[in-house]
Amino acid sequence: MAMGRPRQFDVDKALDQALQVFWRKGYEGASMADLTEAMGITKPSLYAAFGNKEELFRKALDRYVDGPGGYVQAALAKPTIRAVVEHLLYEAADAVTDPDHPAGCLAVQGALSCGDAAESIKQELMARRATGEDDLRKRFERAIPEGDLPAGSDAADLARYISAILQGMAVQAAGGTTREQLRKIAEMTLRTWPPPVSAV
Amino acid sequence: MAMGRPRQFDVDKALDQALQVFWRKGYEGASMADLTEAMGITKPSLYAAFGNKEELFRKALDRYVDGPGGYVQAALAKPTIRAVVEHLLYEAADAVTDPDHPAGCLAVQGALSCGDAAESIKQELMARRATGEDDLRKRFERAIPEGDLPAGSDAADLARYISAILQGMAVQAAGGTTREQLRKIAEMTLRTWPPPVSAV
DNA sequence: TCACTTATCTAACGGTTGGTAGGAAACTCA
DNA sequence: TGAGTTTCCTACCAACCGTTAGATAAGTGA
Repeated sequence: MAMGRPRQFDVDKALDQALQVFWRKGYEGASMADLTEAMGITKPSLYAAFGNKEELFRKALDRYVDGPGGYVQAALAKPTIRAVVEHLLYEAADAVTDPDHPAGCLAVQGALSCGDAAESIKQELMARRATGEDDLRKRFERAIPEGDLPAGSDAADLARYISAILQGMAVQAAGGTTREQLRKIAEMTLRTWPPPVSAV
Repeated sequence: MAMGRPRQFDVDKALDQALQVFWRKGYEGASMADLTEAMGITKPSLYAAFGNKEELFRKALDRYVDGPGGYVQAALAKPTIRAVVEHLLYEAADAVTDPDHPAGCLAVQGALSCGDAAESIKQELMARRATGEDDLRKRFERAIPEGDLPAGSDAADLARYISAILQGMAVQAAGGTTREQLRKIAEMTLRTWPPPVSAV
């Protein structure tokens, strides 16, 4: 097997560099010149290995979800709802302020609003955020009959509430808010979790 | 006075159109062609009237803060902290889902992350968000000796908490969350407001 | 060694970006 | 009417955008 000239760079390492650039500059703001420079390869090599800019972003996004964004899936596997929400909030506070990565969350700041050319990437990120929220909703839904959330809780509302706080923390981090400050937001959220079921 | 050929377009109306485009596509994603088309003027007219793209954005941003974003300052003037927070949350839910405007908040999605050319715009938006948060902090600070917030409350923490939720709602709106759904987030936040002072 | 395959590079592609020169048009004032 | 002032539009600029053609280099299998 393995015919032809062997690749002279590590695809995964290059992808990690691309991820860093997309994370910091967003899909639109990251130029091919930025990307190739960070990845240490030339443009034809990039196109041969990754397709085009859009495919490269999607691959970097997959890597993000499995790597720095992996805490979301990990949190969902916790045994109790309190543990799920606790991990979600605290791990998010850490993840969006990790000094080894750009501040914030790729799924939020990758293409929150953009020109026509990036529209499909924006849609992809919207879909990913929606999926994460839906996973959380399902986890909450399962907890209600188990008695792990108050009877009468609306799983979808609670999932949106937590998602909004996580996304707000990401925006805060992009604005320079520190890890300690974000942890206090997590703490305040947990101090009143779950919000009491509406009397209506 | 008023010498020379009179301007054939309404500067404020043109600025409103520019605002719409920036709001929907972000600073980077909005091209001069997008802008001139929406504003109904040619490029030289735009440059003569507004300077350049960056100045145009700043003027559109001012108009945003005084117009669709005016609810923030209005909320701060409410007599009690509960009224301040109530108005902030509910007016935000309405503002970021106003059918007459793009979904979301210009101060969040105008340039959350971007390329080098837009860096100063990103900084400007960060500063604006920080200022809004600081205004809220001051309002909270004033309320503590008045007994309108529990003794021992940390005004800065509370301001960050509310700001994060508002920004999270903006991201949610950009993702298609409806007004009714956002109002439930506001409701849940208020049901547990203010979060009890930490026992630490 | 020679054919085949794949990766590498330089150099360029057409299109779009933000921004302008230069002249015609439309107004005020004398 | 004519000088002065400002806006208008057409056409253009250099620089950059994402993308690729085409030649060369480096490996495998026979």
